[in-house]
Amino acid sequence: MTDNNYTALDAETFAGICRALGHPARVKIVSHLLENNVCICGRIVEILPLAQSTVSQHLKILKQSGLVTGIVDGARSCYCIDRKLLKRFKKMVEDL
Amino acid sequence: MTDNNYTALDAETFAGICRALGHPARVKIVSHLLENNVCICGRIVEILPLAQSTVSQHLKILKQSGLVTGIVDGARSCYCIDRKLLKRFKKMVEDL
DNA sequence: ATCGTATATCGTCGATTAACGATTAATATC
DNA sequence: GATATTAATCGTTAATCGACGATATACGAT
Repeated sequence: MTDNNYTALDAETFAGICRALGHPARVKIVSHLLENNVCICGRIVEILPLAQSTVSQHLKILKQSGLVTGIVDGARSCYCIDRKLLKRFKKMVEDL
Repeated sequence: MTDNNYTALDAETFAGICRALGHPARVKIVSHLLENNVCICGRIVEILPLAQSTVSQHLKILKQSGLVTGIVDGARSCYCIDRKLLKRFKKMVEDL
């Protein structure tokens, strides 16, 4: 069995990613992360017209879906896209 | 300005389609519709382990997203995918 | 006109979501 | 060590979701 990076996502994971993308704010976060590769929470708060706590919540949902990963960088939190999972997700949408 | 069928979806529409796909039952409905081109409500009820009213609700959500269209055929309701919108959605995911 | 079938809608219930402000925890800086 | 900065978590509230059974509507057949 070869590891081709394209193992089909199970329905739950797929629906989970869709649900995570099912909010305009989260779509914007993902777009921004893709454009800038990485981004700290505070910068995202600046961009969106939402309270810091709300943004933090959206980031949590995105992390739970697996699409976004976050690492702590001092007092900051640095987020970025899991490109491998995104690739699998794209493939799954393509194959719909 | 040429009509290339690939006009970008606005964030709301995109998030709306994602939200519609954000439930396993609705993913299954969409997959089934894609495989069979068209399908009446009753057949979908047979396939899913859900009450008829629940399935009808899921179909309503899919219709509201625009991804699925339904026409009345006598006493039946016949559903199918809006392939043009699906194409635009796929393109938008691809371009993520 | 009545009866059966197919589907949509209504009403309800518990669970989840989205938003916020307030608080807490962790790290820098002075 | 005190104090700011950054971000996560808590608690609350209103709204929405997901499921169901019951009911209503619409059509086809008798």
